[in-house]
Amino acid sequence: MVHVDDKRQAILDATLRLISTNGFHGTAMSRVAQEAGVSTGIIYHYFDSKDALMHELYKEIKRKFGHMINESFDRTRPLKVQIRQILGLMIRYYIHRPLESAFLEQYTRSPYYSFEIEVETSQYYMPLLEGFQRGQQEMIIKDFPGPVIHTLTVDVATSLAQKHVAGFINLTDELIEEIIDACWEAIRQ
Amino acid sequence: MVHVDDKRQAILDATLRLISTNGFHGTAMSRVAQEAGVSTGIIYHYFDSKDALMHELYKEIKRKFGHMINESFDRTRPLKVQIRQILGLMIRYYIHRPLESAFLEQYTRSPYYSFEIEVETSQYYMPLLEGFQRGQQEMIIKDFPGPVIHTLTVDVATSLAQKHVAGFINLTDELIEEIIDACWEAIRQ
Amino acid sequence: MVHVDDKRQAILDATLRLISTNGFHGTAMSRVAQEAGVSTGIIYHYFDSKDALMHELYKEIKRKFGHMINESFDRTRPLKVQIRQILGLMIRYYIHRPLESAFLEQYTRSPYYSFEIEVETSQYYMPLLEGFQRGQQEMIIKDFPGPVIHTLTVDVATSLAQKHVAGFINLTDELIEEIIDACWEAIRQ
Amino acid sequence: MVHVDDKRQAILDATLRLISTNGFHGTAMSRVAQEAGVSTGIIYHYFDSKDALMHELYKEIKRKFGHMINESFDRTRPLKVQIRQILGLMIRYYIHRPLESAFLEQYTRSPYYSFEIEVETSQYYMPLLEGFQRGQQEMIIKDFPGPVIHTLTVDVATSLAQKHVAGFINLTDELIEEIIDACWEAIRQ
DNA sequence: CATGAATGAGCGTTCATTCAT
DNA sequence: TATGAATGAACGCTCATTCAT
Repeated sequence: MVHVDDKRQAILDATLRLISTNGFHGTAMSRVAQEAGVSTGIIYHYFDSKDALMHELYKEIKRKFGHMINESFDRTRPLKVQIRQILGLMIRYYIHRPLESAFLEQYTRSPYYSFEIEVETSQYYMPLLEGFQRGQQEMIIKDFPGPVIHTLTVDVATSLAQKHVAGFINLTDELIEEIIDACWEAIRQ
Repeated sequence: MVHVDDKRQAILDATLRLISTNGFHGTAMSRVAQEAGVSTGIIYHYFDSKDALMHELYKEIKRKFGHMINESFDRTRPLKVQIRQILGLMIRYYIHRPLESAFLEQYTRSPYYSFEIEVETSQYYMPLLEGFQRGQQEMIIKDFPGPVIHTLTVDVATSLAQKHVAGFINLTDELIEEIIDACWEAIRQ
Repeated sequence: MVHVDDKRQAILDATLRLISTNGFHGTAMSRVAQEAGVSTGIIYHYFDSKDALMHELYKEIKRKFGHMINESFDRTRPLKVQIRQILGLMIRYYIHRPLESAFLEQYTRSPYYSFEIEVETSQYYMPLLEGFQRGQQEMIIKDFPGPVIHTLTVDVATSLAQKHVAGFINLTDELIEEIIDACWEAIRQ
Repeated sequence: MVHVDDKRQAILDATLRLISTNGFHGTAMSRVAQEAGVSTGIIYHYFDSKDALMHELYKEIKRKFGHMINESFDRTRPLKVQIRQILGLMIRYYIHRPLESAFLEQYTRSPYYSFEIEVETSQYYMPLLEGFQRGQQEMIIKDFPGPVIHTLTVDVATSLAQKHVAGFINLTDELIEEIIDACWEAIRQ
């Protein structure tokens, strides 16, 4: 069983590595197999199709991200501090995970992405969403629809992480702090 | 000559329509030809390859966007007003051009996108970049690297336009004004 | 031993069910295993290959058919009556066994089928063949080569059974009797 | 245009040759292309899919057969003579076209075959069907449903042609005449 | 300039068969 | 005996690109 999960994980890892560099179209299943050190056929034992593999990978990344957020919450601090903390965690999380970041950027802008998949994965980072909602109830942050808040925070974080990785910018700790400030200013009331 | 440009433009238009719906991978050159009402072969008279066609389309969209920005600048107004104006123009521009918006989202997140292409196209919206730079010199907006400013403004605009088009949000005039405020708060000093 | 034969039989039964519906190509070994409630691997304990499985199934069906014929012979009746009896038995046998009938139709028309396999299986319905031969010796039926007689009787029976099963015709008892007459007229001297 | 049809025909011819020897499953599209002296891709320019290619081939064969029947009818002769003529024409036609015969045997017994395709192709040999119908109206041949008549004549003819080609029997002119007699006895009233 | 038939490498996927357990 | 994960060759099919016309 351990071995089984190992192989499944190896496929997901290989996919992540290849997609982030070559994109969906540029990543053949045979290359995934090669990179994962398995045969082509076995991928279809763990995943129904290439599409399903992509969906699973997306969910996996979202799940891990949500888990990190969930673990890092310091619920004893004031909400404002919490939200600023989250912003920082997000940006740093994705900066340190350039592959995940590149994948998300592509996936969420591709025809793969759908409302259904988003609803399904949103459970993974409920605490984050709830944090924003409580912020809105307490009139600390603006009364924007969820997707707008998402764009001004999560999307900004992944985008910047990508640009950092691609060498467009160099996100120093200092700069990150300033970006957190900027995001906070954008959404705070 | 006019006829030639017509055909070239028809190909670009057809590509835009198809890509925004089906993505790069989902858009065959033969489909582009069909949609444009031309033969497959002639596409290769106007464009070197599928990749080149994509690059040209990207440049075309950027050029038009830059032209619009350039035209809309009211240089007699204070810089702060100008910048807020630009933010509004951008968001509205992309909301009214869902196809272009969808294309940009995909293109700039794909392996097609490169530093070189960005440098090449940046000339088209120099006034926009110069506006930001002057804002930074006059210490009106934050001293962020260009790509960070870009993320907090242009990328936010295209992303929101996409979500609006996809039905995730409904960008009313009122909400757009509030988003302009938010972006301004993010970058202002 | 009983258990072993059970499993072997379960595999043959599952194969028959699947082939008659989906054809050779449409029937994967893994589906056979699933349908039979066994593992994929064990099939290769009982049968050398997919081809061998098909051959065995063919032989099995022929053997059972031959056994039925053998049992049903009323050797006290005149030969003419016997032969007409056989014709009726055959047609009714296959009508009531649409799966076997469908399999035979496909198998005997496919590249699987060979002279060798026919020689090997002909032993199973020797009484039938001998009945025809005696009929020829007694100049009751025509002096056709075996395969011609076979076509005019057995093949006609399986074909009609198939068409009945597929809904092309409705073989009532009355119609069956008339078809027996027809076949008899074809081969009788 | 001539060249186009040449290529289409070359593909159909190659398919016929390969299918009759190797069966549907044993005939890869790449082999068809090779045998026809064309590239793999071009097959899909003329036919939608492998299935479509098979259907077209079936229709082609039926059309030619129907054409031959149509040409050979001597409508001045008595119906009985006509029908016996037809039986002979059929058997001889298929004996001299072992490839077509082998293909038909496989096709009509495979999952490809459907009621719809039969209805569609039956137009090609209407004179044959009408001949049988008139025979029934004039009470010359038995009042069997169409498919039964078909089994006792057309199917018998293709089956025997196949057995002749496969070497199971040797259909001499004399034997063919006797088989025509047999078929006639089967269906005559 | 323009066509669209033609190419063939490469894709996603399947499946008969094997073998470590 | 029995399992089912694993293999990898082979399949049907697509499509960017070329080129004779």
